[in-house]
Amino acid sequence: MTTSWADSVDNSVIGSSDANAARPARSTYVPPHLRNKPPSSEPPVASHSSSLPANDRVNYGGPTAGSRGGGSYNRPDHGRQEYGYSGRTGGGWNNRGGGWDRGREREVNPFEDDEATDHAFGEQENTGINFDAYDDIPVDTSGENVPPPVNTFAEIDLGEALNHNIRRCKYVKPTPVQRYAIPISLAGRDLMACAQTGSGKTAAFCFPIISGILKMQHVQRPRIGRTAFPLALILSPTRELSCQIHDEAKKFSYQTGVKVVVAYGGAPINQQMRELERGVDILVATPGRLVDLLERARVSLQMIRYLALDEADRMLDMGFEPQIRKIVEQMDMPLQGLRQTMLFSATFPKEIQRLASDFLSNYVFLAVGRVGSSTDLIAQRVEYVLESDKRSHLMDLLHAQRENGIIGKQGLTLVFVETKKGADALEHWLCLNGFPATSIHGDRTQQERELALRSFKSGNTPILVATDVAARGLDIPRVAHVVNFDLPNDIDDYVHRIGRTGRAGKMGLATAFFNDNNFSLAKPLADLMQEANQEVPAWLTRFAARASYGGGNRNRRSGGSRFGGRDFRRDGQHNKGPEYYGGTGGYGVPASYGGGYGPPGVASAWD
DNA sequence: AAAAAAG
Repeated sequence: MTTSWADSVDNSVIGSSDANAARPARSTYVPPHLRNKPPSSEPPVASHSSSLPANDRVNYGGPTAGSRGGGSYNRPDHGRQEYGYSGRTGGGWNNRGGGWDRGREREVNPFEDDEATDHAFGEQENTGINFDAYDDIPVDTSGENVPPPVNTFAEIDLGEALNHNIRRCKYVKPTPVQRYAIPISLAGRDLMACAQTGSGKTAAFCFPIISGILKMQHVQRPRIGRTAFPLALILSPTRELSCQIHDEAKKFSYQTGVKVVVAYGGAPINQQMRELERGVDILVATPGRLVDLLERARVSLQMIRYLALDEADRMLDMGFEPQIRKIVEQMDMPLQGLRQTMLFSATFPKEIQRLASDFLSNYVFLAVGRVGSSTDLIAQRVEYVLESDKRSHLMDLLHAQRENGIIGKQGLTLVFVETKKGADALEHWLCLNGFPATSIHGDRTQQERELALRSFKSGNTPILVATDVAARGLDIPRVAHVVNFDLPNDIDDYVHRIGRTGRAGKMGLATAFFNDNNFSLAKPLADLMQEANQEVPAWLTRFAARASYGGGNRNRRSGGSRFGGRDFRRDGQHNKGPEYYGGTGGYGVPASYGGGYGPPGVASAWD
C-alpha cells in the first residue's frame, strides 16, 4: 500500500517519475509565516483566457454566427418524417470542417474535435473506455419481468447509423449500466438507474432514445405557430451538464436526422428559440429556461415520448422539485405510462426514490456497481487540516504534483470549495502564488463559466476551483486529482465530487481536508471509504465512533442500507401498495412486484 | 447554510 499521495498519483494516474528524488527548490512556495512577501518570480498566468483560440467553440452552444441570417426563420420543419438513415445521409453532405457555415442544413462533424484531441494528447488517452475496469461488479435489478442484459452492442438492434456513431466514439462494448439499462429501456420500460460516476450513464439513456425516435416512422407533429414539439426531453441540474449531454447526444445522432437542441439559462434565449424553430427531436435543458420557454409557448411537451432526468436525485431534491413537478405534472406532458421515463444518478436516497416514483410507471430499479464511488478506480485520502492551514496544505500538494509533472495538460486538478466567495478568493490566491487557476461558480457569468471550463479542459489552466456547480456529471478527461478543500455536508455530494476523476475506467486520486467542522460527515465518510476498500485513518474512525454514538449523526442513512443502492420498494415499511408508484398512471399496477422481492441474500452487496 | 436554476 502506498503511503504518500504523490506516490499514488505516480502509480495510478500518470506515467512514472522518481517520486523519491530530492525535491527541487520551491521557487514559488511561501511558507505561512512569510506569506506577505511579494509574489514569486513565476507570473500568475493571468493571460490564459486571452490565449485561447478564438474559434474554440460557439458561445452558448448555439448556432454558428454565420447561420444567423440563414433564412430558415420561416421554415420550421416540425412535421418532418425523414428519420431513415437513407434519406438525408446519402450524397450532398459535406462534413469537412473549416469552411464557412453557409447552409442551415449542414451538420457539423462532432467527431473532428475528438480526433484533434487524440493527436494533441497522444495515442493512449482516448482509446475509449477501459471496460475491463468494470468487470465483475455487482448488479441488482428489481421490478416485474426485467428484460435480460446484453453483452454486446451488436446484440441490440440500435440501427446502423447509431452503431456507426458508437464505433466512432470508440465504444467497443457496453459498460455494465449500458448492458442492463439499454435493453430495459428498449423494451419500453420506465427505469430508475443507479450507476457509478463515470460509468457511461449518458449513453445508456441516449441510445434508446435515439433508436426509438429513428423507429418512429409516422409521427405527425402539430404545426402551431412557432411552438416546437420535441419527442424527448432530457433534464439536468446545471447548464454545463446540459451542454455536455447535448454534445454527446449530437455525436450519437450524427447523420441520423435526429435533431438535438439544448436550452439553458444565462445565454441569449433568442438564439435558443431560433434553434428550436428549426426543429427539435431531443431537447436537452435546465429546468428554469425550459419553464420560460414553455410559458412563452415556444415549446410544447405534448409529443414527448421519452423523459430522462440526469442526476435525478438532485433534480428532485428541495431546490428543484417544484420546477420538475411543474414541467412533468402541470404542463402538457403525457402522463406516465404514455411516455417512457428514465431516471439516472450515481446516488439515490430512499426519500428521493419515493418522490421519484410519482413520475414512474411499473418501473425497473437497476443498481450497478457499488453505488457511491468507483471503488478501486479512485484512491481516496483524508487529511486532518485546520481551516487556517488549508491554503498552505493545498500549496504543498500542488508543489509536490508539479514536481511529479502532474500539473498541466496531462494532469488536471479540481478543487472544491463550499462558497462562491471562497472560490474567487482561492482562485486569486493560487494565481498570486504562481499556480494557473480559474474558477467556476454560480456568480460568474455564463460566458465566464464556459470559458473557465474550456480553459481547464484544454490544460491551459490546469487548476479549477469550483463550487458544487461542477460536482455532478461533468466529464473532464485527465482530471488526475480532486481536492475537497472544503468538504460538503452530504456524503452524496462527496461521492459526486470525487467522481470527477477516475472516469471511463481510468484511475484517479481524491484528497479531502477534514477538520472539526466536518464532524457530521465523519461516519458516512469512514463507512464509504471502508466500503471502497480505502485506508481509513485511525483518527477518522475515532471521529466516526463519536459521531454515531453522540447526537451528531443526523445522516439520513444511518442505520439503513447505505448509498441508496437499493430499491426502496423492497424495504418492508414502504411495501404497502400502489400509492407509491403510479396512482395516477393509466396502468393498474398490481400491489406486488413479482420478481421484485427476491430472497434477502440477493441485496447483500448493498448492505 | 450553501449552491443551483429565469431575468
